[in-house]
Amino acid sequence: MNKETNQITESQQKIIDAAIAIFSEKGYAASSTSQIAKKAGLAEGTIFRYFRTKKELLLSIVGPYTLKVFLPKAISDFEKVFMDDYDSFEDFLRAAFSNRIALVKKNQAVVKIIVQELPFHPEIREQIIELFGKKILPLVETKIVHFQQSGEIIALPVKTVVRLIVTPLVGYVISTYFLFQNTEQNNQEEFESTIQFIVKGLCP
Amino acid sequence: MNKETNQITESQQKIIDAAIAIFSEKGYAASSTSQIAKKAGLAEGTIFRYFRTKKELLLSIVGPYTLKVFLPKAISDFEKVFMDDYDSFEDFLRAAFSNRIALVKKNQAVVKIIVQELPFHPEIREQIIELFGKKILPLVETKIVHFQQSGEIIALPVKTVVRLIVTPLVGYVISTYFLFQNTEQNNQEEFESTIQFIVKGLCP
Amino acid sequence: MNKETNQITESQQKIIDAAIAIFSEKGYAASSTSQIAKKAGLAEGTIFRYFRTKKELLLSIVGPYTLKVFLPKAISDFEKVFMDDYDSFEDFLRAAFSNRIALVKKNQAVVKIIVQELPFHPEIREQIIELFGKKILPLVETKIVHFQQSGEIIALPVKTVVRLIVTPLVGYVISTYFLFQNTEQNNQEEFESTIQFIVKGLCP
Amino acid sequence: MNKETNQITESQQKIIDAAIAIFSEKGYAASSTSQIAKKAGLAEGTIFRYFRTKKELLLSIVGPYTLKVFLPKAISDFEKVFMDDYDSFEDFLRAAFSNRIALVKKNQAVVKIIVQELPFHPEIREQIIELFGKKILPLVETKIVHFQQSGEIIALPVKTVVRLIVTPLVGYVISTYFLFQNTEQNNQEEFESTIQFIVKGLCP
DNA sequence: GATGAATGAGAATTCATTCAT
DNA sequence: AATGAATGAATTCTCATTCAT
Repeated sequence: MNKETNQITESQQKIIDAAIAIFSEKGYAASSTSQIAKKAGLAEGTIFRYFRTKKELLLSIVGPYTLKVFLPKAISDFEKVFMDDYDSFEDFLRAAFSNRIALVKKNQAVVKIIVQELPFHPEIREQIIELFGKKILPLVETKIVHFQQSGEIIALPVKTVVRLIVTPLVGYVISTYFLFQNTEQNNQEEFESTIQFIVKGLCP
Repeated sequence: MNKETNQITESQQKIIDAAIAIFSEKGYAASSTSQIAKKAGLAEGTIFRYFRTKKELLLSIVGPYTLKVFLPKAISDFEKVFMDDYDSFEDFLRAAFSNRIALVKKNQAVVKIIVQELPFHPEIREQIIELFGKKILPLVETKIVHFQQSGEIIALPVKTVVRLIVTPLVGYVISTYFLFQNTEQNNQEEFESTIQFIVKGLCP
Repeated sequence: MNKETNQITESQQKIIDAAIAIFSEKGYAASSTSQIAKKAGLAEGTIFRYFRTKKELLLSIVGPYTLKVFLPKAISDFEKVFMDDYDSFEDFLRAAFSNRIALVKKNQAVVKIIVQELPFHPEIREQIIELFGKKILPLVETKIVHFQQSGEIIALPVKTVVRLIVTPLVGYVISTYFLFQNTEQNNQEEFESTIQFIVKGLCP
Repeated sequence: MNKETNQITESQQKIIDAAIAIFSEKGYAASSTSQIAKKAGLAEGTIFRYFRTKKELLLSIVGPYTLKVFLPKAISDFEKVFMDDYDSFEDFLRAAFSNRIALVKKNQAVVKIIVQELPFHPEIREQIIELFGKKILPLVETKIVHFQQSGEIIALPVKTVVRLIVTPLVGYVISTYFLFQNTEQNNQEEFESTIQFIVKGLCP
């Protein structure tokens, strides 16, 4: 950190970028700090000036940095979506997820690291629970209850509804951005089909 | 392998069981062969009598062994489902997935290893593509086309339909068996909701 | 440790010998495990099969091993001295210290390590306090009180007497065995002078 | 050094003070220059503006600096003692050591460093031999010979007498200032006992 | 004068793998 | 078949030292 600006040094950024690339390619445990240093174009010792341990480097990627510095705009965008009054559940879905997906696309590598390391690092789990469980989930649940009361969607337990909404979209993202390389138009069609599928699946 | 019988030795089985437990807990790269030997109650060197390298041990779990020794019954069960003529798409879905889920449940650890190591080992990817892409997917696709022609489900691209069917079910399995510990009854209800959701989402 | 015999392996002994030589020459902190391995004629990794950390290697030299395996005979010899009834304080002193000194001489290197590392390792301090404070000192004090009551030595606080006895002898050992290389005869004369000095210094 | 005045800069003094504190606490080899810089409230690099290497910093503490800047008054005090004509050996001893001990007490940390590093650094040994062997020892020996000729103390080899005088006093200092925390009165009594012990031990 | 980022050699430690028994 | 001692390359991390600012 630069003392004056409390911002990230150029070197620090290089290290983080290199670490993201390598962690996401090989997995945290199979990545070595020497590979990261090489990719960052710095000496290995330099990494440890900024991150006391390899683990701290991992947590700086999936932890405070990502979730508080890189995500807040994302979150505020998301909150805006929830403030607006949408005419229909379908419109809401489209609005809520189209920018979410762009976000994931832009940060594929970080998302991949988070998903991959989640099972092995309680610290990451806590970060994610903190973020999703306490910040995003309540917003989503409120909205769902609203649509259930207006009779637009079926009266299942909220958690179930959330799951039924989220999983097809996650499946869409994985198949589109991680597994196959499709044309943009193709993706658009797939996205539409997925939205339609959810809406029909949840209508009363 | 025992040369005479071409079967698995007791020691070999101990090693594989220990490896499954440890790989699934810590991930392949973060597991050490000495931990495995310890858990198996064998000497460090013994592992290497049966598996030339640590990687070969991994591949024996997610590769031939699992997919040819442990899965064949599973596959034949599955094939039976596809032979039968079900009255409705809904009945088919229920039949096809209820035993699939039992399978996953019984082999949580192996499934976890496969999912976790998939991105890092081309060999595993090939195994899975071989199995799913060439054995299971064609079966599923045939059946889907059948239901599309009978007008029971919507006329989207087959791959899309497969995705829309599979992802909610995968989401169900993950949330039920990996994330939360629910009562059996609860699980049953969730499973039903998921089936209903898919059927409604795909009806024309 | 050899499981059967609970004894020290040949390799383990080589490591300990090499470590004693190098620790005593350069001091613990300035010694590297690679130097020790080299001197022991073993691979560096081998050290860590027997001693989980460098510190554990140090403690195995100055700790249980030395003080329970190597010293007990020494201690029992010492205790014998205290059981015997000596005619005079002077005879007692001579008997008590002549074999003590032989012991130090034989284990110069280990003694050097203990003295040098004492200030930096609480664990070593505890070992020494345990040994001297609880086993040897009480014996010595009893004997001193005995000679004070018989009027043979002056009635100072026991701790003070112990100090006045021990320090000239320690000084003798240091100057004789660590600082200067003298002839054996010379040493014998110096030892005699030291004993006489203590006896006269403590007579009433 | 300040070129003009050939005196020690404020920063330099801070570094030396910090180094004394840390070297004496952890030992030279186990101390890091960054800890010293931190304790001195200076940047890591600043140390190396004044001392080309870590070793040079050590030698500046136990070498010229201490022995020429901090000790000269001490030495001249000491020399004064030797100029004076004391009535008895006992008075001489008391006079010679009472201020010596005050000196050690005031510079516990430096003394501790010297004693601890003596075995590992020939340079320090040379400094000490230079100082004691060539400056102090001759003075002491002359005085001892004087008291031997006057028949006040026993006719042992001078080196032996020096050892018999010095070791109880060193033992007194160690036990009093390094091992145990006693009351000032207690210390005074112990000092007296030690002097008496030496005088009696050396009387013909 | 002072800084502190950067370095790279070297430290302790781990671990898959080999091999004599 | 099984062992487990031994290996040495690789890994994470430390630290004295340099140098541009």
